[in-house]
Amino acid sequence: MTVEKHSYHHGDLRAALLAAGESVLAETGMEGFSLRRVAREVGVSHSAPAHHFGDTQGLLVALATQGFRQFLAAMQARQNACQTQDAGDLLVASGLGYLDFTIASPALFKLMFGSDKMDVCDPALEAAATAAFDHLAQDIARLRGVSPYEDTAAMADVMASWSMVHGFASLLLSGRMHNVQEMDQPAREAFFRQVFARAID
Amino acid sequence: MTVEKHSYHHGDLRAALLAAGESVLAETGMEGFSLRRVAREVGVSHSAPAHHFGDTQGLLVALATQGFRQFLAAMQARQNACQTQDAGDLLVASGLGYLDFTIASPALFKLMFGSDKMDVCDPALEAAATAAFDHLAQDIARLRGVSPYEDTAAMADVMASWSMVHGFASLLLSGRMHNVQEMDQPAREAFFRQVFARAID
DNA sequence: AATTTGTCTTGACACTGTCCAGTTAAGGCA
DNA sequence: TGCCTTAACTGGACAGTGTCAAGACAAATT
Repeated sequence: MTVEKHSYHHGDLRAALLAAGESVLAETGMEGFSLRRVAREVGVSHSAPAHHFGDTQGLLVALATQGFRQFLAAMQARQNACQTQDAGDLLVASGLGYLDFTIASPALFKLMFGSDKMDVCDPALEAAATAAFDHLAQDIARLRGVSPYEDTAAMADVMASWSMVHGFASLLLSGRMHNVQEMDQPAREAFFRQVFARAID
Repeated sequence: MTVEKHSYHHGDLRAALLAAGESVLAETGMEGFSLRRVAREVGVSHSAPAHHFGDTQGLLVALATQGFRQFLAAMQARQNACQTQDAGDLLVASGLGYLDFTIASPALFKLMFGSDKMDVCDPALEAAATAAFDHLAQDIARLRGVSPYEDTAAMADVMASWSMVHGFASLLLSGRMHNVQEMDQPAREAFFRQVFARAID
């Protein structure tokens, strides 16, 4: 895993730190995350990351930004796997993609939405998050035939479906939805469809 | 604020630590929270808390437990302020109480639902969380005329309304619902009603 | 070939959580 | 009353953390 040959200059340290950061986050959660640890993982001095990300928050913001892109990709992947072009089905597919990402990368999800140490105003982060939001807004636009940005009722639909998936996913992660946690993947998916349907009709 | 007279034995250190912990959490969020700081706030040695709470997680779990009780109280308070006895109105009142608590104690809310460093299996925490959940289940039981524990459709209603409020509240805190954040309290409340209504009908 | 620039290292500081051995006071028991 | 067991709290130590400053190194530029 770790490379043995060390030239003084790493070559692509920034990318390596991002990758290591993501894997540390995935393996140990925010609990075991530290700048020094990520540096160690890459085989580099403890304050090398500072040059690329400033401080811990800088690295976390970069990870969250990456996360939002994966997040969007997960929703698109589910839609691409969709047979029909029915607007309702496509929206549900987005919801399932939302859930996929949450379950696959719980720590990243918490970082993106739950963390205190997150500069919400970072432009790159903002852009990635907005792109994900816009995807959902488009789903609603297709369903309602109006842009949510021009129709308040459609915007309420966006907020409703977003809140619904997000709440479902968050509660699942928080460990407070015991009955759903016990389900296997297909059962959970069916139950989610049943719940999510309430958000839009 | 801080008491100057120190007898060796504090008297009610446990309660004092809980109070200080809550205020630190409210003022600085999870960011500025530390066992030593809470101890300092109370004017006590840095390792005094250990005797009452074991470790940091112990104090946090106790705070979250307290939080769930306040959380339930917030929902009940909104219901008590309710004029009608209409089941639908009472459910909405619970939702508004949910939001009240979230906005009043954002850090505590994040701790209760979002934190990694939380022993989800702690019996007292479990009990307090379940009590809050049961409150919502009762709202649905009143609305549907069936106990959600005996009717899967009603249980789906519970999950739907819970997910909806929770998602709405979480997204609001995460700073990613710009348009809603800009609203003043009555406008936000009206918009929430509009969104929340979709969860149940 | 010399110098500038960006990359990385090393060492330091203040802070954290947790452990451990000690000190102090309170409450039961004679 | 006096003793003594036990709970409450202290103080110091240790490893680990984030951040800062000064320096070492190599690549790019001139």
